[in-house]
Amino acid sequence: MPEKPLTIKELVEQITKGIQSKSLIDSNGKLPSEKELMHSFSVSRYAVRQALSQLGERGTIYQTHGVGSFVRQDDSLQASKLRNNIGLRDELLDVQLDLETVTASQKGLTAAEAEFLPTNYQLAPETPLIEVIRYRSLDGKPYQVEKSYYLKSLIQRIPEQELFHSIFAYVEMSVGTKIGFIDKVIRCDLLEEKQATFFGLDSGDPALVERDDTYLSSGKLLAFSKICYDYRQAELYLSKKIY
Amino acid sequence: MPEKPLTIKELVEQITKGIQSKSLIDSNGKLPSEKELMHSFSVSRYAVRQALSQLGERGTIYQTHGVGSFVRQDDSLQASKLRNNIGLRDELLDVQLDLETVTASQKGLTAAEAEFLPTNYQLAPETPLIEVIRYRSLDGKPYQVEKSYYLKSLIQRIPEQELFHSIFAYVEMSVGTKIGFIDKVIRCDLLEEKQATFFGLDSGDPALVERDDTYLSSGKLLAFSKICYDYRQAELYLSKKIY
DNA sequence: CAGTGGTCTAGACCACCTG
DNA sequence: AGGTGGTCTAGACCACTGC
Repeated sequence: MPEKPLTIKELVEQITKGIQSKSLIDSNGKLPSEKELMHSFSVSRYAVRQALSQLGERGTIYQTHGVGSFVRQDDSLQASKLRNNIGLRDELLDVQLDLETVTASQKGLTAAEAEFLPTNYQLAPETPLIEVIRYRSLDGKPYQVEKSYYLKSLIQRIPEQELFHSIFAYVEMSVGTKIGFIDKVIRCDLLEEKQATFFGLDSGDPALVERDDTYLSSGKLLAFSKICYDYRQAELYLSKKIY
Repeated sequence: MPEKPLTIKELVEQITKGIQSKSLIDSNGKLPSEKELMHSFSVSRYAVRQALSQLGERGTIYQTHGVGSFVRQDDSLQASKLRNNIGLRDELLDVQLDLETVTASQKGLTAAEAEFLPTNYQLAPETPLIEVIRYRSLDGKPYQVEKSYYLKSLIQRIPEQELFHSIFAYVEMSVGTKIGFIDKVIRCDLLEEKQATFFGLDSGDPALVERDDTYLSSGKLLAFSKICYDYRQAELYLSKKIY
């Protein structure tokens, strides 16, 4: 009885599991060759290469021409880091985080009343938005303050309980479209009063600030946000492949 | 007489040029379909998709299923930003930067004497390194202080004049291997005396700090560095595709 | 419905590294 | 020389979007 072939997404999951359980790698962190992966998962080389390419973009593995595919990073060192604060889907599952929303509130307003606007996108002043403010702790310690604006044209209201979970996951389900890409601008700034007291710091102390613009895969802007981190705890980690 | 077909890399360049000159896009920023690109560049669909995929990773374009490929971002807004401080190859050419090295020095030492070590890599204490310190200005204003350690096993010495240009480009040429990926850790810290005076700030003021570990495409560690930015000027921009 | 991008197959040849 | 990943071809069918 022929099995239904794995999709590329499932293949990525399978390989990731095999890496985590070390069942797929040898003692040097070497993965099987593409040919072997084709046969053991019963997929085409195209599927294998797409999957390995995605794992490469994530920084999970790298491939060396004429040699093979290798796993990167010692998990022991990575475990304590915020590997990629995307906050959605599989990537967050790699590292178990205890990111808890302590306080959350929402209200409606227009773009003209927003504290900031998208970095790279023209928005009419009368555009209706939902403003969400969340105070969040990591492992019980105050960690970030997030202010986000969602386009009301895409999401009319956010159920209260969802404010304490992944809003993106809720929106993806609700509008039936996946998130396609996120533009990030990272800078360093001075803390304001409110955030400072939450972190137990003084206003004027440094803060790591991240501005995100989140787009659906259709190219439509979904939300834009500003996340302010306790600079003593926050480290943004990313891996970049060079072509 | 048949032309030699374009490589994927050349195709990426051609499409990028066509986008910049606006000769390849319509008034809505829409690119030709993959089929049309195949014919106009005389390449296979595979090559077209690889090229568009790389442009997608860079955040230059996005593709929407059933609709088409579109260019992202208004150049006008991007021009003033540090789009991606990779410091090598084509990406830096997108944005014209006047990043000038003001002071540079190098000396040899061992890993045990280094101020910091790679984030994600075990290095024997006796490993010989070259330490490079550079003070750099952007458009004439003090902008960053960089301290880098290069593995002496890969690069014996760096000619003085190269210190004022792209060291990575020199190393790539010298060892004949390309850079494969860079791990980055970004955080916010307090300025030390030396950097502070260069920026015209006080010690204890905030600083945006970037730790880079640079690997060759063979997976070998090439260098690790710490870049300290004037927080009033620096913004790190990145675009992240979600799968 | 037609046209788009997304997935997939089954090959082929090339470029690179190691023994 | 043999095995690896990198490039490439020429198809096929599916899934999605828009009219």
